[in-house]
Amino acid sequence: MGQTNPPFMSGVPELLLLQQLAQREMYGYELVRSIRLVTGEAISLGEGVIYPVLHSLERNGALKAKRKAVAGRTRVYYSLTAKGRKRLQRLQSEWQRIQSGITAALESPGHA
Amino acid sequence: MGQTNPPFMSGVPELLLLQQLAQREMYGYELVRSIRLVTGEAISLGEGVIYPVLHSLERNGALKAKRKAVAGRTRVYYSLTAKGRKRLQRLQSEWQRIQSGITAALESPGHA
DNA sequence: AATATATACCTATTGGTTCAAGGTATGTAC
DNA sequence: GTACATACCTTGAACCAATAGGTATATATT
Repeated sequence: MGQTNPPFMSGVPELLLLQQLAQREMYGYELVRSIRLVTGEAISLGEGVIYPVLHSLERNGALKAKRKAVAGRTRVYYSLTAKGRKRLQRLQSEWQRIQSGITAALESPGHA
Repeated sequence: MGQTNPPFMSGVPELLLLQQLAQREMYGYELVRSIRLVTGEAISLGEGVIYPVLHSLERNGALKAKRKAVAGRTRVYYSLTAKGRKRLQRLQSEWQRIQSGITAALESPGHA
């Protein structure tokens, strides 16, 4: 009954995160800075967003985690699985779709 | 205290709506179809989204409403005020900013 | 004449995402 | 030894949008 679809623009944090991990394995704290960087400060996702997404993606089998001790500190490195790569592709094309839709709407005849 | 910023991608429904009304005055039910059309079906906002946004924008002075009776039925036509046009511009550049940020992240070195 | 569908307005409730804030712990710089 | 950066994590609230419902009139269908 009360079954609600996710808002049409959700999943962008997940998209950015997967995209970063597609480049190379990274750990959570690193992702926070990395995403802020590659988006040119346009998007800044806090740890409160990153960590839960990482955990849920791992539970889902889209990511695999690997603990590494570096300088006496523990880091959890994440990398994509095959499932994760597929998920990234799906999110990419979804984003492409809505991004194009909005662009079309903004360009329409508004420039007159 | 518990002051939370709006989610970074919100306000897109409002943006699309204002953009449509910048072309010509329209009524709510019309906007629902119009937005679905101009976005190439990519985005479909229901009446439950449109009407509340219209009302809040009117309360805010960004829109002005005008009732018209057409074929025995009442329509409420909305058009932009100066404040609404300013708001549209702000939302446009905000969108541009995050859109560019995401594009940059997706293009970054991912093409290797 | 009755029923269904499209127009046209509206609201309340849910539900999912994100945000801010805090909480722990170790290493390094002053 | 105090402060700051690193590195992990969770809880709570806030917010937006999606579904679903609710009213009413006109038109098309049977």
